Amino acid sequence: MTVPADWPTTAEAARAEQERLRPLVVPEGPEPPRRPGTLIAGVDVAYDDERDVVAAAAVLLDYATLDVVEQATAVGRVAFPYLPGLLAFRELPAVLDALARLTRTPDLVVCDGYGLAHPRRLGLASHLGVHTGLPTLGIAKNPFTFTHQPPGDHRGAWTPLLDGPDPVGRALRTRQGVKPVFLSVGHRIGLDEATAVTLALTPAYRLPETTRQADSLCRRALATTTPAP
DNA sequence: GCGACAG
DNA sequence: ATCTTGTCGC
Repeated sequence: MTVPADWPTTAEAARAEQERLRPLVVPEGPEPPRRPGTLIAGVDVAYDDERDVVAAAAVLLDYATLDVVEQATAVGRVAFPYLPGLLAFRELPAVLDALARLTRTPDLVVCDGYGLAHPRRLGLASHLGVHTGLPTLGIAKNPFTFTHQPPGDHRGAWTPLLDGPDPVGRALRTRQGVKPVFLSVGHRIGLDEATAVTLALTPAYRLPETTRQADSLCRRALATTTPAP
């Protein structure tokens, strides 16, 4: 894994970079990418802060069957500390490397975290979208600093995720009686489409198959990694 | 000033 | 994210 030479080192530089990237995000998109053969990518990252090692995984799923059709990983050094609001600077170098190792281009990339739902409207999924030019979507497990009313108990029920008065995403119930997931648009996709995709990716579990597969893969990659000589 | 805070 | 065993329930 190679961290770009100009990658931000400080929180101040990272925030400045976000200001530069924000106008480039396209938080809406055309209709569903549901033609036969549509490929959905899932990405995730695991850490071993003791050894300063990071492992990223990118998996490609067939949107119709949810079968994994390709996998790739990337291992390297941690590029940035975890700071709420700056997660992208920690995860992106490894994620971009893993994605680049796929032989096919996904129609959509699903991230573990947020997109528009971000203090400065530029979460991990937004960054990834701008860097790759691909449609991206963020699906998080926690409401972060945002508020919401509990959605109805049935699968498919949702309520707005709010940053003060601003709707920034949705709390979506993917399994009846189970805590919702929190989604927001990244790049080149709209919220309704993001909701439909999320439901399509959760036929059996609360979390989408993309993140389940990517999570499993990056953990295996991290466990398998031997300290560099 | 202090605590909260995606992963 | 990560540290971590058993345990309640379908």
